Amino acid sequence: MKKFYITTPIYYVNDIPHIGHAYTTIAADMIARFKKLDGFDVMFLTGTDEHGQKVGKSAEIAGVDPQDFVDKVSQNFKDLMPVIDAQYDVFMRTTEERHKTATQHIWKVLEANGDIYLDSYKGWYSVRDEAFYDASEIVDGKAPTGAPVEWVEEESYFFRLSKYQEPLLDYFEKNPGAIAPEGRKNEVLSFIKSGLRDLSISRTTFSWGIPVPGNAKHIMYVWLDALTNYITAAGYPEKMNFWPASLHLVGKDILRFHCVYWPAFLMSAGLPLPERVFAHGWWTAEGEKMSKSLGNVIDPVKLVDEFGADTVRYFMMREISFGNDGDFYLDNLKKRLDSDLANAWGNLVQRVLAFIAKNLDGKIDDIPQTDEEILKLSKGLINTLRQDIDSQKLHHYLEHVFELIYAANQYVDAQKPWTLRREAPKRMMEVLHVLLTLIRDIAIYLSPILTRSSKKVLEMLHIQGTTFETLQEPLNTNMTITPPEPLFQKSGV
RNA sequence: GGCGGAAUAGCUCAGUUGGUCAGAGCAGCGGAAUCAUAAUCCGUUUGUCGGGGGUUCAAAUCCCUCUUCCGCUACCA
Repeated sequence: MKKFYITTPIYYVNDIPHIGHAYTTIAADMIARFKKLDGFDVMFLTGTDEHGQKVGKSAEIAGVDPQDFVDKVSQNFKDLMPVIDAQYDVFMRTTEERHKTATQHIWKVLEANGDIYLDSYKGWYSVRDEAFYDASEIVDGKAPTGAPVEWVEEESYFFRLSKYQEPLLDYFEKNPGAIAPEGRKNEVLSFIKSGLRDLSISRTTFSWGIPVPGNAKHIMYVWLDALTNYITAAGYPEKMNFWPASLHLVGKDILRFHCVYWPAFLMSAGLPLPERVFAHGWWTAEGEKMSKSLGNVIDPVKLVDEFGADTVRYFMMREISFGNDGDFYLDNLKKRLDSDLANAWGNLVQRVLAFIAKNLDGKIDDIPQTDEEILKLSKGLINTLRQDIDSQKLHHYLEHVFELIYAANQYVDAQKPWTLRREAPKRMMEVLHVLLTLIRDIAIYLSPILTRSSKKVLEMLHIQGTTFETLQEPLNTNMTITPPEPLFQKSGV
């Protein structure tokens, strides 16, 4: 069985779950569900990143033990998953013992390969900005932000990132699909070409992290720790079942860590590189940047409470080109709900099932279907959808499914089963048979994103345990359609 | 500053390698139908494809330039 390993980033627990986390997770979930339906052996990984100075400090401020602190905040992220109906296979936490083992192991491998050395990190540091500045950035003894800086020297382990500049460029040239979208790849390449410096990969100023093997005074750099989770979950350092990853889904802000540092670490460790890293964009809210101070941060839990997981999932995947930034307008979500979900799709199901339930006691005959054209359209759609998923054109995926929905509504209007009922009952049966088949197919196509309502539709047709293979099977007509309930409640905007 | 990207109908945006590419959805308007959550279907208006210049038989699509906006330009994650 072909394997497919997809990941979200592990979410930094110092944040509360917001719409951005939900977005990445929903996208990954949609792809993972599609691949499962398509017969792949899938592992969908998500989790939490729990080490680092900020987390340590937050625990201190809260006056609790760091481990107790992260247990609690990690749970916030885990709790989000069922809310947005994300069906992960593994929820990885970087404070798990197996992860410490894996991370310390990879450290030793990098060290054994001569890529780690002890030196000292020197630079101008601003406590206020929590950042180092290059000498060239210092103006009149101050940071570009105007903050005071001080000269700091700290003992640190370094990773020979500079050694991997050419190998990385080579690799990305030979694997043009390894970073997407194209624009993001260019950013990465220009970053690498501008020259890679060795990377400081340990800290001594705080202790909440994984100790460096053989020198417990040092804590590992959080990104080395965090990135390693992708192989921990796959079984590292034991034999790995799901490596390399098929797809790392990331936000555009953490591209460099995934496309420069991570591949370099893997090269050094002698491990294969992930097949593809895809960076998506960010949401703004009603035209403005989301921020705590503006108070316009969108809470996914509240959103789902009001509109349901299906609508939220659909909206986020449909509204913007995956990879671009997008604006979150609540009015647009309502329009999508009303015009796409309720009017086009929900009403298609409603008008057909209600007709059968009302006029035919819910029974249809198994009449051979001669309307090849529209059925072919439906069967052939799977190929288009595979391409959409593999290129992460998730918005196209939904557009393509809706084209079939529109075609099905056109078919209803053109065939007029309500007229056929009086004039050609046999033909009416055939048309209804075609329509139920189309509805089944569409529900299957939508099931990676409209997880709940698709299931409801399939239940109305008395179909269980579908995969994409079901599409090729004839519809079972030996059943009774009961009077349907509307699939979606309109917002009425 | 350097590198890169974007500017297309009222709104949100599609437009691979230059030749039905001037499009879709939503909104608007007109009509049909009445199975259905007044849900559907058909038809239809608006565009100097950011400005200017160039290459070409042919450019939204390539080149130059200008304007505006955005991203990246390493050690918080």
